[in-house]
Amino acid sequence: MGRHGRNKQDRNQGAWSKQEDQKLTDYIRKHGEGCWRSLPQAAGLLRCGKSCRLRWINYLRPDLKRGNFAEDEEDLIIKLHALLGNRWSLIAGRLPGRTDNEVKNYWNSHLRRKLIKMGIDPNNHRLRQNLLRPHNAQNPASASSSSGLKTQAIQQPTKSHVDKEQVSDAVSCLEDDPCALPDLNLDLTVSFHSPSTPDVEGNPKDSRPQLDTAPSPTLLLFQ
DNA sequence: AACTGGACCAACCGCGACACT
DNA sequence: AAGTGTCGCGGTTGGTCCAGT
Repeated sequence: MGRHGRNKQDRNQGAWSKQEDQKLTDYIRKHGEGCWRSLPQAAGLLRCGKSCRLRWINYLRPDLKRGNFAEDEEDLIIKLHALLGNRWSLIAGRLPGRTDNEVKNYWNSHLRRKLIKMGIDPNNHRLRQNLLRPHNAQNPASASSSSGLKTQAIQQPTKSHVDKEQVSDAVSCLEDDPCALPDLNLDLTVSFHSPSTPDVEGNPKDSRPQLDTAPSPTLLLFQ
């Protein structure tokens, strides 16, 4: 199992008990987050640090919102996903009180299906051509009108080709616009670096393998 | 009432990147 | 510069719940 291998004999696994939650919460309240490696022993937990971190971030953190996603949150996730791809932590970062895991699960269980139902490919947020009726095939932007949603064409970024500065700037534009929510009449036009442009932050996550083959397709977003 | 399949969600796993030595 | 430890992220899995039959 490699570096993260666990010894199942002396490690709890599976669902967390209330006592474990309490121990973890108490410890973090006292000592703060961080040092996940040594936390379990210090807190008296038979878990690996990774598991503790996950439990805290996804479930125990006091600022978590929990509960159903609001419609504007849904819309924002869809837009951000179109912008960022499966970069759940970045998307969750724009949704106060939501975790990447929560957003990811919600996407996979609700939003993906929703888009598919609407005839939109959830991977690239484009209308699936085979679902277009002949009369609107030339004007894809009108194809989703049956859902009551309008579509908007923007430049589709390639996955992993969005550095945090750009994301921040782009999304900040959304937030700066007082009209952006709840109507979410958002203009997500973003400029992207050319491949030769160095990353502003040198952020490692942004140097992941890139899907540069996408020829800046038209992207469909809801309004 | 019992069974079944799908949906949902918490948790786990593997990998990549950074920090430190 | 190379090796090692730690952390964070995204993908996947498995258990539970619930609606439909």
